[in-house]
Amino acid sequence: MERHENTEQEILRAAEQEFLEKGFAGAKIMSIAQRAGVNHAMIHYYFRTKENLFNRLFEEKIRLLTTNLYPALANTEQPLIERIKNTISSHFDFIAENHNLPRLVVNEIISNPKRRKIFRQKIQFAIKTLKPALQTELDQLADNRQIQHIKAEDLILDVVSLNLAIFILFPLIEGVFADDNKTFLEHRKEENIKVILSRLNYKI
Amino acid sequence: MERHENTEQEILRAAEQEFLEKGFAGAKIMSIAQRAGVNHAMIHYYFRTKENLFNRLFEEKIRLLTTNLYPALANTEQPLIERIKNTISSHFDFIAENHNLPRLVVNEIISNPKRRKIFRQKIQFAIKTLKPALQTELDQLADNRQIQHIKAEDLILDVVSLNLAIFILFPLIEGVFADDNKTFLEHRKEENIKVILSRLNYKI
DNA sequence: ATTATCTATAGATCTATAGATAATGC
DNA sequence: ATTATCTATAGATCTATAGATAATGC
Repeated sequence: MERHENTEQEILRAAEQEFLEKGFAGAKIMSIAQRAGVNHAMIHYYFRTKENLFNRLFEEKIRLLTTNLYPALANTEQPLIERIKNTISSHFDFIAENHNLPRLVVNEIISNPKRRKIFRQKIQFAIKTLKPALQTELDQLADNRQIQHIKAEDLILDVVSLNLAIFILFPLIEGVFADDNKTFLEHRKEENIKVILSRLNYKI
Repeated sequence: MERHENTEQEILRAAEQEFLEKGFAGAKIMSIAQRAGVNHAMIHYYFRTKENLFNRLFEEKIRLLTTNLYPALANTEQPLIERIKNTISSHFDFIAENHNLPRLVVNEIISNPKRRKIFRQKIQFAIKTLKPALQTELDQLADNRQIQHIKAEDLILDVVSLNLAIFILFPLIEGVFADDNKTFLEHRKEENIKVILSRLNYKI
């Protein structure tokens, strides 16, 4: 009988890998057990069901996703343009560190109406917290002819779209546009910032 | 014994729906048979295996995806900016009509190395056909100070990212930003065009 | 005679649990 | 005594096929 210091943590770590790679349906209890180096019965002992284990991890990840956009934007000591730059950059870096997460979230939310409902409420809340102050600032700059007028939600969607898509596309285009992946992604991060600043019509 | 005029076509139609909704692993032979209104043994009779059936449909879809970007761009009678506008618009409309396709392609290509290799070759070929002429035109306009300098591959990725992401995000944000989905998507299409033209620094 | 459809079932794969066994803490 | 681990197995779900049966075309 093999004894681990922390079987529960090992299972969580292994399950996170497995679910991110293969999604809920594709992930197998046996495979998670193997990755964790424990008997598969242990997974049921600690988490009862596959769904329990998944939800535990999924909710934590959703929390990260929905709270990640504001911090860089909220630091009102810098001018808005600087904060937008930083937000794009840190959002890009966050997705880079969790490059399988967007695909997992989209897939599982589509195939599970309960998860979809919860997620949409969180998004709705995040937008409601973010939008009014941002829109006020954007309108102010637009009135001063410093930027072009834009709706806050369009700006948010433009940023999220550009940052998200490159990582969703990455497995399909890896090696097509550049030999070195790291250089390629760094370049794309700069390009995304450039695109957004151009949209705002801000002259660098 | 129920007799259909075209069992094979019914199966293909039903399988396309099922695979697009649930992916390869999530799709079930029994469920496809039910949608098609045929006995499940018929699916094996006509296509032998689930994988055969899937590949048949998948390859056709990939062909559509990789050939969809150029036609609007190739019509050299119009000025480049007009053609770029039209390309963004028709690319957007194509994804709108096949809104589940990008997710399916990404998922299946990630989980299947053989498909990944084939797909990457097709992308590589499509880019090679598209890029040189486009880059020449872009450089020309940039030299005339009509647009800002940009690499052809960055322009392509910007367009594809913006158009793709909104449909991948759609199930997550449906109803969050607007009540009417059709109006919302029309608005986003215009926004995407505006973003790209701003990036090119083209004054409308 | 050939082609299409149906029934029944084999066999693989997975999740989950019962019950036995070993380790740990008091 | 309680907690953790393992073995064995039930039971559900799926793909695939063999073999019987019905319809169609010559």
